[in-house]
Amino acid sequence: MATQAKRAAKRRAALTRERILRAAISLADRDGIELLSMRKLGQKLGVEAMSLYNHVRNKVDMLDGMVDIVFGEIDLPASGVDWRTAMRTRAISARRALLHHPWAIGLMESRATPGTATLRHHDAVLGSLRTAGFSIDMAAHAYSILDGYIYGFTLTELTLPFSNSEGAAGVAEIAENIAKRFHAGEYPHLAEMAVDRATKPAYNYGDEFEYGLDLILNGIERAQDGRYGR
Amino acid sequence: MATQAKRAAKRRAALTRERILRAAISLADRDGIELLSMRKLGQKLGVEAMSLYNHVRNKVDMLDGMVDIVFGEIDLPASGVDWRTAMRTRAISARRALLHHPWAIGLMESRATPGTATLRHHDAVLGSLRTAGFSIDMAAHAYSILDGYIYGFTLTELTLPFSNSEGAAGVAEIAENIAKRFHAGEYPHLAEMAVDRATKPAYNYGDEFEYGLDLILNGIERAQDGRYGR
DNA sequence: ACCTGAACACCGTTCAAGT
DNA sequence: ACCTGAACACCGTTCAAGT
Repeated sequence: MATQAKRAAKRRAALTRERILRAAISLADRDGIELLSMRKLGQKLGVEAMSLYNHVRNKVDMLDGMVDIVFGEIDLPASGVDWRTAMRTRAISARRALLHHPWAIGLMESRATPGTATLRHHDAVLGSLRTAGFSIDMAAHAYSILDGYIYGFTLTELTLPFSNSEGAAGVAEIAENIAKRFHAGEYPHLAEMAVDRATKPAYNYGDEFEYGLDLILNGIERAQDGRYGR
Repeated sequence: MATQAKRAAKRRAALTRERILRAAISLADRDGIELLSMRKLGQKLGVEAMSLYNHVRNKVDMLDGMVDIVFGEIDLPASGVDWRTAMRTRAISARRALLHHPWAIGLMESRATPGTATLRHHDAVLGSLRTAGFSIDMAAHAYSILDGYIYGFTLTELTLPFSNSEGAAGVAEIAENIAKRFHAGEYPHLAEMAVDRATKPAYNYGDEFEYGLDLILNGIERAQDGRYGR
């Protein structure tokens, strides 16, 4: 037992699936998912790449695990609160998690083998809607619309030129470059939008998110109240 | 000129940027974007991988070009038609293009250097809304919501277990597998949803798309009419 | 049980050399 | 002007060998 402890101390820290996933996430957060390699990850953990395969089936399995951790970071819809508040809070929490882990956006809904946090999350969302009296069909509708919006909006937010949080100077610069490319009004409406954004330095894309979110929640509420249609 | 023609005939067909992009798209459609390599693409075109670099700056530039072609396949909003019809038609056309080119979804909004078809498309959408009397802010809201929904919904549609168009048997099988994983009601609402989907063999996710789309269009229309809020 | 070195079958891209 | 062969610096993963 003494020699065993000594040997354990010699290694920096025991390699575990959990430790590997955490390190992989922080590497992906910093450098992007396309720069995450098993070799670089091993290096960061002070170990050969091949050691990782003792704790992780392969890279896909590792990505599954990473995504499940991100799902775990999204607040579950609180029970005992009306569905609209629950959905609104969850949506904002999901967007925050995705902004922290941009590499995850395209991966969240594309896992062949979802983890336990993922399943728990989906179950809780459906549960919140069903408990509030939504039919199965209506719960499916609402979930589709909300998640579609959350993932799509955040993806766009992270990548669209005049939406990044690069500060006013950055936005203005980008808008100027875009404007230059529009030789003599070839894209007049894009140019107009770019100029408008450039002149509003404090433009906050988060407000845009909540505007759309509330619009969608209003629509769902109206449909749920049987006032669907116009 | 005779020898030149002979030499040209010897090669299968002149390598052009256009031909490269078309071949790359069909390869990505068939095998997925992660299996698209410059070497395989060269092979398909009967040429060494390195020849591609005479017509394409690098792989990122090639992806830019591929995405621009997909944008070109989306119907522009017709002019002379009310904005709601124009947006609805465009959304359905965009979804169809994305279903044909699933690899494109995560790439459409993330190009640092958008191509001409991309710019033309964005300009036409904004133009349709502005012409209909939308303020710049409201046009930005509407575009954010719609595109967020289109990309997010289609991403989910392509990857969620109980949404694929694998036929009834496939859906039932998947639902059964999911149900098995829920040891004794650990995820009751997910199980309920899976069973419900399995018993509706003709479940069509496209209907779900249009339901959400109309809900969003209703919301935008109401906001535009100054009847926003509840 | 866990870690490793060598190996295999791949990548994207550069560059000098060919025609 | 366009294509190529060889090379460089990488990948994920397997496997036998070590402890």
